[in-house]
Amino acid sequence: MPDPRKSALEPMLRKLEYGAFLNGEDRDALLSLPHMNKTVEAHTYILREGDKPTHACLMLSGLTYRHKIVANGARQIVSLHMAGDLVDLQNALLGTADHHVQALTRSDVAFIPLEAIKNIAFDRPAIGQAMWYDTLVDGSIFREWIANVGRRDARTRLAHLFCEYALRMEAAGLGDHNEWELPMTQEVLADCTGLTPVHVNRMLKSLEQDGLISRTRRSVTVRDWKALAAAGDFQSAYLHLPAHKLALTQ
Amino acid sequence: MPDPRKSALEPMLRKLEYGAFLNGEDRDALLSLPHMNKTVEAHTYILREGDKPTHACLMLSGLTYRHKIVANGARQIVSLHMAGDLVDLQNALLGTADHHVQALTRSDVAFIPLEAIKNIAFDRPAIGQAMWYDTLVDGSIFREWIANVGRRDARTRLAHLFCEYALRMEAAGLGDHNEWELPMTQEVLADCTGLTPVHVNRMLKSLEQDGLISRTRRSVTVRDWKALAAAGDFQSAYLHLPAHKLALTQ
DNA sequence: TGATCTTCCTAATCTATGTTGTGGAACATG
DNA sequence: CATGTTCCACAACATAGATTAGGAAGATCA
Repeated sequence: MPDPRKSALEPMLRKLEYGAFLNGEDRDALLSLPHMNKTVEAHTYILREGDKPTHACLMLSGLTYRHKIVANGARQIVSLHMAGDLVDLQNALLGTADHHVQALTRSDVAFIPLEAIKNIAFDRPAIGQAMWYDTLVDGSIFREWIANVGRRDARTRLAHLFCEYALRMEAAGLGDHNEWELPMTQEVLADCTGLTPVHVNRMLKSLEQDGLISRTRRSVTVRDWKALAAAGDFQSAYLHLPAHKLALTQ
Repeated sequence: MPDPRKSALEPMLRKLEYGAFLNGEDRDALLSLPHMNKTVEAHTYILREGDKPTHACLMLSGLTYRHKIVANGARQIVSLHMAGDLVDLQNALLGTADHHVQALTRSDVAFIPLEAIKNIAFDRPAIGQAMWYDTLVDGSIFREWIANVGRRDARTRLAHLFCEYALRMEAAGLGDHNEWELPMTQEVLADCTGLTPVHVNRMLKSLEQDGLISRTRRSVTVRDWKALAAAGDFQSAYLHLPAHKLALTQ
C-alpha cells in the first residue's frame, strides 16, 4: 500500500470534502486507492461513447471535456473538467459510456479501478456520501447548462460560461477569478455554448469593447466581475461551493 | 411500521431495481419508509429555488417538471417526472434547491423525510447503490438535453423529446410507446426544447404532415416509430433502461 | 528562415427561429 | 346555456445567429 501522505491522489480530497466530513481514516483510505498515473496529450480520447469503462479517471492537472456528437455531425460539449474532478464516475457506474471524454490540453490523470471505488464508497459512509454529493453537483451544473444553452442569448451564454469557469478554477486553486488561463479555441467555446465560432468571436469582442473583460491569445482578465456576472445572468448557488470559496466574488 | 406489502411506495421499486439487485429485506425496508401522501393540483409548486428541503418527493401518479427562470424571464424546463421518479433527491442532498419543481398535472406524491432516505442508503449498500445509480441516470438525461437544446434543430429536438417521453412512459408502465397521453400545452413543449410556442406549433404540424405522428388535443399517436426516432436523432442508450424494457422499440 | 498549419478576425449574405397579432375552437365555470 | 379563459392555428414580418469565405497573424517545425 502506498504511503497516503505523498499520494498523487491529493487533489481528489478538496471536492469530496464539500459533501461530507472526512476523518483521517477516510482520507488515508482515499489516498491509498490503487491507481495508475498517466499523461495524456491534448485531443486524446480518454473514453468513447459505447465503451464499458473499468476505471474511473481522476484529473491531476490539465483540462478535459465531455461531449456528444449529434446526427448532423455537430459537437456539443456538456462539461469541462479540471484538477480534482473525478471525471467519469458517471460513465463508470452506469456500465456503458453515453458520451465521449477527451483531453483539451495535455493532462495528468490517475485511473482508479471501479471496484476499488465502489468498495470504498460502501465501506465508508462518509466517502459514499461525498461521492454521491459530487455527482449531484455535476447534475446541478448540467441543469444550469441546459438553461444556459436553451434560454439565454449568445452574449449572456458566453459571459455565464466565463463566470462559471473562473469560479471553478479559483475554487480548485488553479487561478484567480479575475485572471485565468483559457486554453480553448473559439471553436471549443462555441461547442460549449451551442453557437458557431464566428458568433463566439463577435460576442467576445462585444464583452471586451464593453470593458467587461480583456484578453490575450490564451488568457482572460476580468475587468469588472460584477458587470460580467450581471451580463451572464450568473448566480453561483448552483455550483454548491462552500461559502469560503465564494468570499472574494460577493 | 406500515405493512410493506401494501405500501403506497410501490412505484419506487421499479427504477431502483435498474441499478442494483434488491433482496426482500431491501424491498421491505424501502416500502416501510415513513412518508406522507399528498395530492397536488396542476401548477402547484412542490419546491422553489432557494428552499431548503427536508423531504424528498416520490411521484405516485401524474407529471411534474423541474425548471429554471433566466434573467429575461424565460423559463427552461430541465426535466420531466412521472410515477416512480424520486424527484428531488437532487435538491434534497445538496441542501439548497437550485431550481423549481412544479406539478404539470394533478399528481399524487409521497414526501419522505430526508434523514430516512440517507439512513436507508447508507445502512443498506444495495439501496445506496440503486439510489446513486438513479441520480446518475438523471445526469445522463441532463447531458442529452444539453445536446438536444444546444445542437439540434427545432424539428429534431421535438421528435427527440417525444421519443424519450414515449419510452420513459412505457418503461414506467404508463402507456405504449406508440400511443400516449401528452398533457402538455405547446408552451410547455417550447420550454422543454428552448423554442417558442409558435415554432413548436409549426414543427408539430411538420411531424404530422410527414406522417410520423398524429395527434389530438392531449394525446399523440406515433405512426412510424422508426422514422420518428430517425427524425429525432434518438438512440435510447442514454436512458440506461434495462434491455427488456426496450425490446419493443428495436 | 522560410513553409505549413492552425487559429483568429472580419465581412457579406442567408435562414431558422422569434415576434406580434388575430380569430376561433375547446374547455371550464357558474 | 352563457360566458370567460385558455389554448391552438395561422400569417406577416423581424432578427439573432448561421453560413461561407478570405486574409492576417501566430505557432510549429524542417
